[in-house]
Amino acid sequence: MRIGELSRRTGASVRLLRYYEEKGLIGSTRSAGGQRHFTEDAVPRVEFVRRLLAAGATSRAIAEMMPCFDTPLEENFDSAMERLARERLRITSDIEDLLRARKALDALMDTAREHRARLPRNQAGRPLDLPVHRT
Amino acid sequence: MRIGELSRRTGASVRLLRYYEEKGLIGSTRSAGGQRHFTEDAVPRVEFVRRLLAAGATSRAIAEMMPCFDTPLEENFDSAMERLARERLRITSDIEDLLRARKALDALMDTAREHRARLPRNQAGRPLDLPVHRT
DNA sequence: CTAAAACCTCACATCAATGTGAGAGGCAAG
DNA sequence: CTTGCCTCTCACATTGATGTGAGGTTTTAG
Repeated sequence: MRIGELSRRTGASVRLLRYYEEKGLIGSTRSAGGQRHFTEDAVPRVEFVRRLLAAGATSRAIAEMMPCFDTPLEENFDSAMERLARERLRITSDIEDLLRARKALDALMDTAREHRARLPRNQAGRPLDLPVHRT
Repeated sequence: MRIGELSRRTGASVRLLRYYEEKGLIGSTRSAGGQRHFTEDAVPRVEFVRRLLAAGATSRAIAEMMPCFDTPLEENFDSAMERLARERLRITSDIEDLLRARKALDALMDTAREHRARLPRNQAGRPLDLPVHRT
C-alpha cells in the first residue's frame, strides 16, 4: 500500500510516517517513481511505534529495538533485547513518578478542602460539596 | 533566603528557579537592589512543582492550580480545584498509556524469545538463557 | 492524453523545559 | 573602598515530535 492508505489505517499523518521511516522505525520499498510502498506488517508496526512514543520512548530507542522485531537473527538481537529491557525499566520508573505526582495532587486537594471547610461560608451560601473523585 | 541557597536546597538550577518564578509557579519578594528573596515555604513548593513537571504537567497547568496552594480564598479557588482534578485525570490516563506500552514490550520480548528458541544454536553455542525480568 | 489526486523533497515553524554566555550591578568581609 | 561571590536581565541555543507550505513529479481515473 502507499503512504496515504497507511496513514488512513493507522491514524498517523503522512508527515509522521515519513518521519518514522527516516528514523528507521518502519521500512518501505520504493516504486520506480520513488514512492514508498508498505506491506501489511507496517500497520501493526506503526501502532507499536506510536504506543511507545506515546509512552515517552525516544525514536532512537525504538529504532534500537527494531532488530528484535524483524530480524530474529544473531546480529543486534542481544543489544535490541537489552534496549527493550532498558525501556521497560524507564517506563516502570515513569509510572512511579506519575503515582507520586498523583499522590501529591491528592494531598493538596485534601488540605485545600480542609482549609475551605474552615472558611466562612462563600457568598453564594451554597453547601461545600466539592467533588471527590478517585480513579 | 536568596536564589542560590534555594537552588542548593532544592536541586533546581538557579536558571530554573527564575523560570519558575517568571511562570508564576513560585513567588518572591525583591530586595532594594532587585535580588529575589524566598521564604522557607519555597522549598516544599519547588519540590511540588518539580514533581508535577516530572509527571508531565505543563507549567501553565501548575500555575493555574497555585491559587489552591496559597490562597484558600474564594477567587480562583474553584477553578484551581478544577484544574487540579483535570491534571489528576491526565496523569491517570498517562499511567494507562504506560501500562499498555509496557504490555506491548512484554509481548514483543516474549515472541522474540520464542523466535530465538526455534533458531539454530548461536555461534558461541551457549545456552539460550535470556534474562526475564518483571517488575 | 489530460486533469486530478497522491506523492516527493526541502526547509522552516512550534512548544516547553532547560542550558549558556555576556555584560552589569549588589552585597558582605577584609 | 575593594575584592570576590552572588545575582540581575537579555537573549540566543537545544532537543524531539510534529505541523505547514512551496514547488515539482508520479500515478490513476476518465
